[in-house]
Amino acid sequence: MAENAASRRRRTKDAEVDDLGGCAADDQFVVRALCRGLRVLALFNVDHPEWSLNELARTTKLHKATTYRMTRTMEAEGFLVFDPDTGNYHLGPALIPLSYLAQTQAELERLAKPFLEKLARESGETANLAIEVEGTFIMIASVLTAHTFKPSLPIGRVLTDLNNAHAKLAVAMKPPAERAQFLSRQPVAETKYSLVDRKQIEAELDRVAQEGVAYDMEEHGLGVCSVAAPVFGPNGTLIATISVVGPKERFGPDERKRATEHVKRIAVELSEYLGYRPV
Amino acid sequence: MAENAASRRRRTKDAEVDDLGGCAADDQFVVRALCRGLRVLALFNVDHPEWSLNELARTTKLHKATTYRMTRTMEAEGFLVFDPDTGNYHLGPALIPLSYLAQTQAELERLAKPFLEKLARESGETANLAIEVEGTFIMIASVLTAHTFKPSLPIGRVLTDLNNAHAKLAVAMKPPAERAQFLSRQPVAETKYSLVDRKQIEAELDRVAQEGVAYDMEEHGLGVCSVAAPVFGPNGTLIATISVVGPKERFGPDERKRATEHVKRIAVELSEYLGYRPV
DNA sequence: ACACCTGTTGCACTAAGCGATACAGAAATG
DNA sequence: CATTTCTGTATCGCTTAGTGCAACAGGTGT
Repeated sequence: MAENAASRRRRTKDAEVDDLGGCAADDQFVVRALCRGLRVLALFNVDHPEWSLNELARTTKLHKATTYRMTRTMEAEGFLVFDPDTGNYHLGPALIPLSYLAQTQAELERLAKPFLEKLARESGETANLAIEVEGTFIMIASVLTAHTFKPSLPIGRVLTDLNNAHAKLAVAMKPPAERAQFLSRQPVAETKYSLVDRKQIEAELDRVAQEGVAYDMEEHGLGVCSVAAPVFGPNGTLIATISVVGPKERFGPDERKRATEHVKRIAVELSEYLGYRPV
Repeated sequence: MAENAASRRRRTKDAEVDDLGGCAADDQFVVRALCRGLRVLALFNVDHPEWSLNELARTTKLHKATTYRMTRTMEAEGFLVFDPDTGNYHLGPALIPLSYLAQTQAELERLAKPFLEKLARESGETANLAIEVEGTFIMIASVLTAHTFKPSLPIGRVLTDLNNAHAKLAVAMKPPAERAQFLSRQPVAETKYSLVDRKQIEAELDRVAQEGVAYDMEEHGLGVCSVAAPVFGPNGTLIATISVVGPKERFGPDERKRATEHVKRIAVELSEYLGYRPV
């Protein structure tokens, strides 16, 4: 099944809008009309959920008549809905099923995979991705490397305490009320390095929130260290955390600094790939 | 702003796929290429999250070469991603921002509004829509009618107990564990008709779950009755509940039966509009 | 009354998208 | 191991289908 398709270009991110009618993104194998229509559609987001015809035409630099046909087509297909009261277009029902799929764990994992691979490759350590679901943190993807010392955290592993970089990071970024809720749980001392003092933990979370990076220095398991950075969604909410895990032997000050830079950079790249636009 | 656009067709649901290449859904103002592309895109959903080129071509009855160009275009625009390992296409990152928007309260409200209006018109009573958020039920849309007796439940009103049709319905459809969690809350007797006996409540919920309709016979407020029916999303999960509210004078056996039929029918229509496909 | 917004059409030109056909590599067939 | 049959990819004329222009219609504001 892989066939010669395996030789397919795995696009990085070149894609920069070329103003004039041309849509020849990278191949000549693009159908212009579809391309233009999709560009119109892609303008809709939480920050700008409704558009008038002229707005669309103006910002896409397409002819008004052309844009009109696009919107009518998308309307006919249920991708857009025209609101006669306001004269604006909104997303239509056809996008609901797609949105349910897009927000699936599996889809996030798929989209994130290449970035995890890159992270693992560049850092030389295991890369992980975790999401929060109802107050717990679940490892949903992991990419190992050549010198993986041990399988660290298995996929599907549920993290309920704060002895790991993923949970620390996510909890640190929450509003005070929710953070307090987490802190009300009894801390578990998994290793002798685990933080148990409430004050100490709070200080650590403050540091994490400020720096935007969380560390796990053998707090979850002896000899195991990690760094985690946040992945944001289109509306700026935290949708996942990614980390690099390694043995303490390869987590000295210098290596730790390098790992931190790697994780942070990839987290930003992934966030942007997923539609996050920093303010 | 409303202008002549106000005279725009408010489509009902005619849209039936016309097999042959033609995409002339209802106007001549459709761009065929875009239309076809969207139809390809719309095939992706939770039940069938990945498609191969030939699958797409086959089920859309488009030429393989055409489909190829479509997928390549959508890939270039980030709407699809080709996985070289499996040889299948998946949804791409461009859909993430859209999906975040599509799952907004505001968008649901927009899409549901016409249905609520229809429900209010046909039943002659006030129509409401509520969603659940973290264990409570919030009224997010309401359409009044000529003989609205009083403003019933205001928009934004939070319902925490089971003395209303929305909460009853939603709780009744939950798995036993979650239902039990709700039942552990102390019941509040808002009126003399409120159910307070645990056994009685359970029996009522069982009935609701079986019939797929919940009633509120003056349990929340004296003289106020209502019927609620469930709205399902693409993956079959409950995403909202809609209801009809009226004074007890207009809620005799016959009227109640008619109202029930109205609510149920509109609930089904809205569910299907939102992508729910009944098994 | 005007100018200036909207969204909506009709029409003629031509490039853009189409389908047939062919090809390469992988996998399943025997 | 040859055969068949999948898969995705590429080429190339034909003609249709999509485009841009320019005009139109109804609303708003001044």
